Amino acid sequence: MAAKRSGARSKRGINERLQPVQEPRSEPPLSRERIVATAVELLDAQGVDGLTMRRLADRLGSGVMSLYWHVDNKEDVFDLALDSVLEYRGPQIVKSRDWRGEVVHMLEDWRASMLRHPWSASLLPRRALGPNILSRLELLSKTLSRAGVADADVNVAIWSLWNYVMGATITRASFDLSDDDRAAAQQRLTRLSERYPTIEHSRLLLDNDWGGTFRKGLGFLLDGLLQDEAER
Amino acid sequence: MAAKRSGARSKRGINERLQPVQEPRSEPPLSRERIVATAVELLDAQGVDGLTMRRLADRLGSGVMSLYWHVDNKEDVFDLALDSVLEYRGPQIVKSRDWRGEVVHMLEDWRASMLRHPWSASLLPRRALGPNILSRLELLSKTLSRAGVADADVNVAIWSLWNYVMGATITRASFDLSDDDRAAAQQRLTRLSERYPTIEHSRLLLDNDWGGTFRKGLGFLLDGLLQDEAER
DNA sequence: ACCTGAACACCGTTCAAGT
DNA sequence: ACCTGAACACCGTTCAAGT
Repeated sequence: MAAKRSGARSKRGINERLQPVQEPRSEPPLSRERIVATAVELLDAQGVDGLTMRRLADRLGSGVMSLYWHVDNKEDVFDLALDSVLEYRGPQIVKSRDWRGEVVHMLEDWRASMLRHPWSASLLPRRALGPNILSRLELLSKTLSRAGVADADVNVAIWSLWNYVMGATITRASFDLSDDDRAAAQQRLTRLSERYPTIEHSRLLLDNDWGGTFRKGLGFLLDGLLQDEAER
Repeated sequence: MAAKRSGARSKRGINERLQPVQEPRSEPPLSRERIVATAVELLDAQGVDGLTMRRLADRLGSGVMSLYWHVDNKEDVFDLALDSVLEYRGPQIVKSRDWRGEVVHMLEDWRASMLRHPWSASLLPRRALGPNILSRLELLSKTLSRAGVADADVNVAIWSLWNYVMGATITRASFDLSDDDRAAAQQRLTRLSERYPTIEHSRLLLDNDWGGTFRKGLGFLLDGLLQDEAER
């Protein structure tokens, strides 16, 4: 970790008049925050393969190697960008007793956060879990516990929900990136309709009510989790 | 696509005696099959980042650019390697009426196939769907249909199961790769136990009965799907 | 039909050096 | 404390050429 929050911005109001044309062009000093924010911009614009230390430095108006003062390496940039995008802004304490509604809300928010940055979903499973991710897990865990899910089952429930949300979001994000590919795939499928009659007929690959499918499937999963608890 | 199946191997028996020492050292000619098989070896050994056109050519004893005669580009190699690893060897026709058992078996086999090649799971969602993948989807779809799942619900069911299996397998594969990281993560978590008391207490990150967790979660999901069908 | 080496435009990161 | 350029050991792929 490096020092954060230089006080640079605080005197901006004073000398605004003295360097009116030049000042806005000169870059603020490098900082962890600026690097991470710019990395997110770059990832949003160009995808995972588009993030390059050189390009990142370019956008920041600095030399490449300057980044390494604030950041360990490229992996580190990924970890930081990912966690920064997963900050949870919802209520940190669950007051209502509608545990199911709370869980659905948390998971839909999670999915939405990741879809706002389509590179994030596929990155998440292989990166270290940052504080924002842990907070989400903590809140989910707490909600399930308070709802009366047995201690022995909480972990299974969390992992099941995690798996479902990750799978759904990763799938959604990657199918979304390539509309042409999807059309091409369905065409190929239609050409081979004798080999894959069922999925050709159900138009599996053309189904694009992603939100609805996500919600319904999550409903099934929660039905299963809830039913199990009710039975004992 | 390039030509396949050169007849090279058929005359091997005849001249085995004439070049006994040299022959086994000389490489067989390049072919799509050899390239794909070697790519899988390389991926198994070195992971996704370890697959390099140059390294692949090295292993094959050829020049780098020779690969490009048989294969479009690196993306193509990924697609082919992935699909080759997902061939389904189980029965192609479902005879038993235990649809739930069949579905569980197909999905556990799918998971096992991917875990045998840990790079495959994280690759699958963003790659084109090859014939072996489509076959698995077709069979799954057929089984759900025969089991009486309404046409309107089959796609939701398939995607839910797909999402769950992908999420579970990707998570498992990536957590497995970094045992040190997992220990470090739990340590960091313990240090921060006031901030994340619930997941620290449940030892979420240390739970490593992956198979059992997968099976239980899948059970919950199928409970949900089955219950819904029984109700209408 | 199949294979090749040179060359191009890139990468991430080390290192020794600047202020 | 913070930033830098040169250099190293890599990449994927184009191209013109060989057999």
